[in-house]
Amino acid sequence: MNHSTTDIIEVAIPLPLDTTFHYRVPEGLMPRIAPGKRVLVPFGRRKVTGYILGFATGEERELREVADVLDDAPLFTPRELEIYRWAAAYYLHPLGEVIKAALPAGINVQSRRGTSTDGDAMTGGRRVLTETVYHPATPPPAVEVPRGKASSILSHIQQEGKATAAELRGIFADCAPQLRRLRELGLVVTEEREVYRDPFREESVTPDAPLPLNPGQTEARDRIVAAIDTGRFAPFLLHGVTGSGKTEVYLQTIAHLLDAGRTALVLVPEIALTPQLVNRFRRRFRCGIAVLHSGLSDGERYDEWRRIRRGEVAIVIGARSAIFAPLERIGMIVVDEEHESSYKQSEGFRYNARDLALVRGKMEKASVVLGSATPQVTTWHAAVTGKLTLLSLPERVNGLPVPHAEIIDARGKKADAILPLLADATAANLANGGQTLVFLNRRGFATWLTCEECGHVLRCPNCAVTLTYHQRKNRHVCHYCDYAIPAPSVCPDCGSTRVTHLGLGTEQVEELVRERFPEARVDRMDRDTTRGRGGHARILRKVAERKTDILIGTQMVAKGHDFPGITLVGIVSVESTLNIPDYRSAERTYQLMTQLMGRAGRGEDAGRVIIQTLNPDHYALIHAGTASMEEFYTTELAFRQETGYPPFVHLGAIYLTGTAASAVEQESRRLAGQIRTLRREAGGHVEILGPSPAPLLKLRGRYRWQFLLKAPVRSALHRLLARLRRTYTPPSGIRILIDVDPVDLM
DNA sequence: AGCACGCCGACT
DNA sequence: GTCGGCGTGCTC
Repeated sequence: MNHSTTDIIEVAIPLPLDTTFHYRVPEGLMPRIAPGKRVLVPFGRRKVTGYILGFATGEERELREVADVLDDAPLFTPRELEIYRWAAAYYLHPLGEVIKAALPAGINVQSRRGTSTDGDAMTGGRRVLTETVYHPATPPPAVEVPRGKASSILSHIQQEGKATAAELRGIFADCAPQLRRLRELGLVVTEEREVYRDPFREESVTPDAPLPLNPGQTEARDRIVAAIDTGRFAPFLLHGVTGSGKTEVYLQTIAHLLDAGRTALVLVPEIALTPQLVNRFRRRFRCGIAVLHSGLSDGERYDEWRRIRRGEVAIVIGARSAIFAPLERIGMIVVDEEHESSYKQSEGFRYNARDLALVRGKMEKASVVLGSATPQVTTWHAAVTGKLTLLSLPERVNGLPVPHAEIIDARGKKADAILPLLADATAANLANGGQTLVFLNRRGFATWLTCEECGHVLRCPNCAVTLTYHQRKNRHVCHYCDYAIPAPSVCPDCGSTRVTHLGLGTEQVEELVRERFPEARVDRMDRDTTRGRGGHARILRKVAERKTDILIGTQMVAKGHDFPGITLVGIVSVESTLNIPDYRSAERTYQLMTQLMGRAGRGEDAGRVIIQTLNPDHYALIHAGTASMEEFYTTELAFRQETGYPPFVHLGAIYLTGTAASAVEQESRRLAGQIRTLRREAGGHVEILGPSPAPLLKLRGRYRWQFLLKAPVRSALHRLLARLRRTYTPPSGIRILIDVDPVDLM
């Protein structure tokens, strides 16, 4: 027995402060103190919520006292604190804010200055919902039973043994007065029971059984199962083309680990994808399943979180923040579609759930399965160098081959949105009763200027992105920095007068398609047409019911949804993805093309894919088009090695932001000096790529100056960034953001 | 992040 | 003479 704990606790506070704080615990609160609970503590003139990290000793200074303990039970375990600490140190973010981000939203209380805090603050956070359950009194008191409705209600309760207020309301409609009467007479007794808001409770599902596996799936399942049985950390890349049955591998692996008394955490990139997947899990498993994503209300999310905390679920499915789910005995973490950029949080606490999955998996001695048809280039590299075990699912479960794409050279062609080959294919497909998917990556009417003679594309001199034509102003505008020039009539590069607008938006293409195929039923799916609840579902349902012949869409048609009747995919333009000045633009293009090709021919034939492009020789298109996956990764890795980009170097980003352009620019010079000094101290192994791609970007009304740092080893770069965080304080009005692990460099 | 302290311009 | 601008400094 150890009674040597002190009355001093260490507390993390969710404010942008890099230190933790110490408080004295008054004797009366001492029994309630435990690491993982929240406390209300005086902080300057106000009171704030803090998180108890543990006990501390030997503090010289006079300490202030804890005002209250806000929880009856700890919110996080020592093991969870370990991952919070790791994330705080790695992402250079205050521990208190990391903990706040890891816990369900809205449980924190803060008071203004002064001492009074209302009752809500004391109980801490979201309301726990309860329902009233009525039981018959045993033995029944010797009173006269009321007649009429009250009598029928009483006999119902006696018959059932118990009934909730909601059930009784369902049968007897308004029955509150009768129930009150019965209770007053002592004929029924009541009990308050906690209920969870369950977003899926109402839907019933029909159970299913494990599907037969093909040899690839069997091997993948067996190797993951074997790894789980060793009880050690084991990371995998599960590489499988669209339709190769990755989900079935997850399901059967999870079935195994549930039998062994362990649990599973499944991360998915998009909220829109969760219902489908959750239903598949609910059909298969009878254990508790919790769902965590940003589409839930704070109350629902809090309830799901409490079910996990109490050990009532064995499977958690959720978006990136679910990596912090309070699940214990984790046997496997799945990161589905691991290449998706939505795993990266790019505001506030900038973490990457895909990377944290590997860290948490290591801490929990779990298997981590990164699943993707088009993994990140860095992930692929990790797999081929043996840091991850590569598991491949080469075949589609329906046995159909992945189609090859026909690439059409659009250079020098009439500035026609849809070239004859694609138009003819569409007409033929329409005549055969097939559905056609027309993809282009630009909404609205926006276009850009290109020269038909030399292929020159009008770009922003600062940002290198293509300028967008705004018809009303007759100017070309940069969407990043607001640079604008009047529309030129000759090519600024070669002087040719054959300049033309290319890169039509979805709206224009829709118009063109309707003109060209007046008999076809045409629909459009982009951010404009899917706005609001159910927008997605409405369009997808029409496609599934074959009420749409031609679907025109952006990015979002490439992700996740099954379009079983699509037999032709026409890619009208890939240029906007290819032209993004980011070292990952080839990777992104390859991923997008591959996903789109996976959309074709899931029905009765293998389908046809046509890509029309100004870059017919680009390796990302050629390798995607011929499904030579390994060749793409090999080519891309060679290119990365040559140009010095990840995985061969590590990157970090530092952003200065402010509302005044001149102040940001001026401060960037001081910061550049500071970085150079730190770089010398660090031994010069960190290269400053300088502001890239643009010196000064304007984003949502704020100016941003961006430095990109490059280093051959991560530790040198991380050391520099950590020192910068400690030593550099920006002047007022300017904020500094450090991204240890930048994914989006734009 | 708040919230205070602190030192300079237009008002009862 | 004060009210209030936001610069800078601190919070166990």
